[in-house]
Amino acid sequence: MHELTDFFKVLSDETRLRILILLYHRKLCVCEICGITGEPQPKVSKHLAKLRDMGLVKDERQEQFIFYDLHVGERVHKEILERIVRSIDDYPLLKSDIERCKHAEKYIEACRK
Amino acid sequence: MHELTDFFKVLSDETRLRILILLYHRKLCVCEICGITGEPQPKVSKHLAKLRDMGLVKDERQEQFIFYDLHVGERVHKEILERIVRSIDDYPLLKSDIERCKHAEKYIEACRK
DNA sequence: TTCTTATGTACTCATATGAGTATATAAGAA
DNA sequence: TTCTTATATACTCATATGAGTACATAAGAA
Repeated sequence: MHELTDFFKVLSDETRLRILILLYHRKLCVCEICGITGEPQPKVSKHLAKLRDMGLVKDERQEQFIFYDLHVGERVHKEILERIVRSIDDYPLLKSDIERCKHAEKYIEACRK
Repeated sequence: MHELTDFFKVLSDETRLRILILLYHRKLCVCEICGITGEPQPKVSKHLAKLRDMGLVKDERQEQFIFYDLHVGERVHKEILERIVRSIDDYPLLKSDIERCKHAEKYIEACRK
C-alpha cells in the first residue's frame, strides 16, 4: 500500500515527474537533465537521489558522467507512467522536455564550457 | 500539469486513496466511510473537503446524511483509479474496505446509537 | 422552541517537504 | 601531483501537510 502512496508522492512533484517522464524515453546524465529542464543541478541531483533511494531509477557511471535510467519493477507503476505518456499532448511542459530530449547531447557539450 | 501533480498528491495520502477507491465503488455518506475505514470523523470530513475542493467528489444531502459521490472529469484520473482497482488484490487494506463497503448500511445504524 | 445527530471547521502542533546556497567528492586531464 | 569538471550532499529556511481535539453548524425530531 505504501509502495503505491509513496509512488504517487514521487509523481506529485513537478520536477520529479518531468525527470521520470524524460527517463521513460531515454537514459540521460545529470547535466542533460539540467539542460533539458532548465533546473539547477543540485535540485536535479536531489530529486534523482530520491528516485534512486526509492528504486525507481538506476545510476551508472560512463566516463565522467553519471547516467540515470528508469528501473520500474512494479507493473502498476510502469503502466501509470505509460498512461501519462499517452496523454503527453495535454502536458506541454512534458512534451517540450521530450522534444529537447531528442538532442540531449548538446547539453553535455554546453556543460563543458 | 498541476492538475496532474495535484491529483497525485491527493493519491499520496493513504486515507484519501482509501476514500476515493471506496467512492469508486459506491456512493457513501460520511459515517459509512468512517465505519468502513475506522478513521475518526473529523479526519474523514477534512479529506472529503479537500476532495470536494478539487472537484473529485460531489456531495449531496439525503435526509440527515450527506452522501459523497465520485465525480472525476479527467479521463487520465479516472483511468488511474481504474488501474488501481484492477490490482486491488495487491492492496489488502483497499480490498477489505471494499468488502465492508458492501454492507455499508450497518455503519449508518451503528451511527444512530 | 429545544434537543439530537451528522457533519464541518478552527486551532494547535509536530513533521515533512522543497528550494537555494555553499561546499564536498570523485574521476579524469594535465 | 594538481586542476577541472560532473555530481552529490549539508545546511538553512519557509512553507505545506496531516493529526487530534474542541467546537460550530445545520437539519430533523420532539
